Amino acid sequence: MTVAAAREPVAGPRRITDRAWFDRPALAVAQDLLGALLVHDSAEGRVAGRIVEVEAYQGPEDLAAHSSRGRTERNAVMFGDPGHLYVYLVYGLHHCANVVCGPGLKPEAVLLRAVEVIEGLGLARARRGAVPDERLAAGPGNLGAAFGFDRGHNGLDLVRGRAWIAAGERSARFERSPRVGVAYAGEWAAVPLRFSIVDDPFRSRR
DNA sequence: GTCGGGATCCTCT
DNA sequence: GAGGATCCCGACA
Repeated sequence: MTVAAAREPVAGPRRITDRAWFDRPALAVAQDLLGALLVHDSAEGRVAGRIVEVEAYQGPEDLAAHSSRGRTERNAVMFGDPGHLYVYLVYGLHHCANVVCGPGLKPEAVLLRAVEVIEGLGLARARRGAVPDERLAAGPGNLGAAFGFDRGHNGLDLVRGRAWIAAGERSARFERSPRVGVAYAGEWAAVPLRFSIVDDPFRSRR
């Protein structure tokens, strides 16, 4: 896929309707999400884009994962069926969106960290204010704002709901690095579970 | 009921 | 590079 083709408006993207696609370990889902399309249809319109950066959170043993401290009211969605959206508020300001995966009911998830917005640019710009397009959805908080996600979207079904994933052409060139902001997680903080497309200008900073 | 801290981001120095 | 914004969650008393 050329860069020019990647920036064409989304014309009939094929939604992932097979829940088994999500019913896999976060490690596998995270890599397949790179290059895939994230779409959110709201009353205001559609925003869609190509996923360029994610982080995998691996079930209850991963001390960086919310599920590591057991099921709570906040993280209950992580313990439910794969293929749902887990949205939570961080630092009292930003909404982070995760794709709940499996296998089975294993509470794993993939944090969506950066997207290249390719449809609904006007709406995304209106939600984000005056920032360069490269930063519209760079970073999980910015991504949540650009796509209009808030806690009302927590638990949304990606297979049947108004937000969904369309499989894209998986990038052959991606890199792994440690996750951001999880220094409290001991040895898990150093595990390279962050995946991003090499040299993509739409990735988050750092 | 109280309190500490957080899967962030932006501005200012 | 440092610090502030802002509020929900969860632990603990």
